[in-house]
Amino acid sequence: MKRKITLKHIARELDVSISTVSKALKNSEEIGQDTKEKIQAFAKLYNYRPNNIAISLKNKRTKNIGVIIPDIVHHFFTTVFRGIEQYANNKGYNVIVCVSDESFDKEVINMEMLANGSIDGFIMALAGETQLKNDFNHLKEVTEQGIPLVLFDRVTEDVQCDKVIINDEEAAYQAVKKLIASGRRKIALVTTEGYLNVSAKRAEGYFRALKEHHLPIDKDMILELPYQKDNEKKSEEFFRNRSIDAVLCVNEIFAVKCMGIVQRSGKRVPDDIAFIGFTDGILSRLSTPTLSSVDQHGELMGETAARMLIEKIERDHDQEEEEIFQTRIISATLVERESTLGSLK
Amino acid sequence: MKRKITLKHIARELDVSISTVSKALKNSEEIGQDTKEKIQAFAKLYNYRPNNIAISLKNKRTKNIGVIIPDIVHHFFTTVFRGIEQYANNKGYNVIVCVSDESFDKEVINMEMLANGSIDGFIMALAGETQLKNDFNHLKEVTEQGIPLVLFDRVTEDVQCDKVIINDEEAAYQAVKKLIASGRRKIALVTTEGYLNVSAKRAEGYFRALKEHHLPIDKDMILELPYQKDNEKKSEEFFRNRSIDAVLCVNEIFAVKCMGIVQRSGKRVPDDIAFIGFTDGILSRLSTPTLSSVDQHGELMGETAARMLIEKIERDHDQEEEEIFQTRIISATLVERESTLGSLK
DNA sequence: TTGTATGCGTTATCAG
DNA sequence: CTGATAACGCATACAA
Repeated sequence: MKRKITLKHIARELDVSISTVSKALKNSEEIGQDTKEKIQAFAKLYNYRPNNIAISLKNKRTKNIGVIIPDIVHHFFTTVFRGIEQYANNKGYNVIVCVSDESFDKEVINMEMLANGSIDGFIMALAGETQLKNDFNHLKEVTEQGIPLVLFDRVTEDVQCDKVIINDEEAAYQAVKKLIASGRRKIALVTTEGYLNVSAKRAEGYFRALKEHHLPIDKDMILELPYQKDNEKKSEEFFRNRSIDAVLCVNEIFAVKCMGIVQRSGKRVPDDIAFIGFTDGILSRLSTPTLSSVDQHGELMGETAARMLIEKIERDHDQEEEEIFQTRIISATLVERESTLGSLK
Repeated sequence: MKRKITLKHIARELDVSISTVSKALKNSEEIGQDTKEKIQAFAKLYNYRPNNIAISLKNKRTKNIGVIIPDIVHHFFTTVFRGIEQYANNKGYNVIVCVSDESFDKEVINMEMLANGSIDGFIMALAGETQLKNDFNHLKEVTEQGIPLVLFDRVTEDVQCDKVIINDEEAAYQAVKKLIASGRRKIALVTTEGYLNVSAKRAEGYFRALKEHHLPIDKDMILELPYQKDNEKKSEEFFRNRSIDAVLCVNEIFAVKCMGIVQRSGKRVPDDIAFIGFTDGILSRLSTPTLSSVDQHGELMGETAARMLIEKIERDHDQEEEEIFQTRIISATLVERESTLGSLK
């Protein structure tokens, strides 16, 4: 077992000082040609690599960024993560991921753990519980310490930092308009229980489109589903007892589940009912029929967040100018597939 | 902006030495009660937290583990990652993820980056390219340096280390037996192009079941699909020109795609053709019909890998006993759903 | 009971 | 051209 070699080993072996070795390996002009060559050759032979931890301690920069997301199995977050990871890696940063599991406590613990020197900045989407509690002190503490923070998707106005979101309201509005244009009039909304934040904005877009076309807004046409658990019965009951010709769902899972229920009850998609979901993932592409879906461009979102964060990290050290926080809005786009094909009647 | 406070700050402020502060905060018996209280109160007031980096440098342990996977958007890897993250976090470890993107070069670069002190051990699944190249020097270097390594799912016999895999051959065998027991005789296999390793083992199980029941093994009944790209035409052609009454697919994406193709061509699942896939993910649960699928227990796999790794990390430092490497085999289980309901004829 | 010195691996400054 | 020294933040063996 050949342990990692350090500057000290090289110095001792070659009978020079540590600082000479350090400089020689950086190809410093100060060092004589022959000494440099000798040292570089030795270093290469023993495959010397500087120790990241020591460099971090010295530079007070870790080249790590911390990502805290509510759930890694969720396709949207996975996609965002991919965007982050790719961009960050290109820039020489590594990514430490923590999953909050929608729990406030875990989010706090994870943040504190990472904030003590492990990372140069955070990218995160708030846990559901955090949004409910409306307690953002852990975020504020971090920013007050001067650690850059970028929020994406699940954001809050209570914290001053960079943000990346999509135009949820507008995207939902456009989706519903599309449904109306194809002759649908009885349009239901399937959303999350106690729908917050993102879901709420999508609901607003839904309402706006209905209003604009003088269609009635009926709370009875809104189905609220628990976030992670199954609730087939509630959904079945909903569709059984209502006359519905189109549905907007706040995610693709709800959409695909509801399409299944509706089809099993003998109705046809899109002939009898059209469906549009959010999150254009693998489910949308592979369901039968394929699902029209709002693409949230997760990868772009992640890349954008990473770019904003790294800019801030690398600027931070230069000058202490007035902090400017930006909110980037990414335009969602509707991907039309079979579930909205053709007009009604 | 209140910067992070250090032992030195506290020492200066309270006019004591750094080591006194250090000991006081560890509640050492050496320090006088009153000094301890004074120091602890001050530390709490200013929310002192030890710097992770400094501790890492001192202890030569980072409490980070590195995970390198080919793809984070793939459901199976995501699930494994979740198992790793949960277990590691419980044990006080953070997880740094790098995505190799199936590329040999990226895998090497990522490993080298992390191996220079950033992590205490690796968990990884080999990139497709790495398996093709059969070049594992980067893995060997790491293990030679004494960095613990656990491989999962995509493993190789060329590297001496801990491994976690599932009984792919047996699972495929059982799946095909089940198909045969329900009266199916013309059973196709859909696998990855140049099917390696995992896919190869599943193919072996498929062959074994056929042989055991004296069914013909026909290369023409095997469809090879590119890993990530679409190839609808090839699949359509395959199913159009063959008489098939059951299909085993090496992943759920292939299965769902093929079910779609078959259904669009007018055949019925499972009445005319039964389907079984691997990777029991969201697609299997939400496709129409729902897909019978081999559950690889990704989360358990991740947890197991993390447990093995952390055990090794924490033992490593004790004694220099003879290294023992284990291979844990996780039993896959077939989850039966609509796509295999009932017998043929 | 408290403080000093040393080291973890590296870099930067300054002296020789 | 080369080397000694200090510093990053912390822990600890050893003095006082």
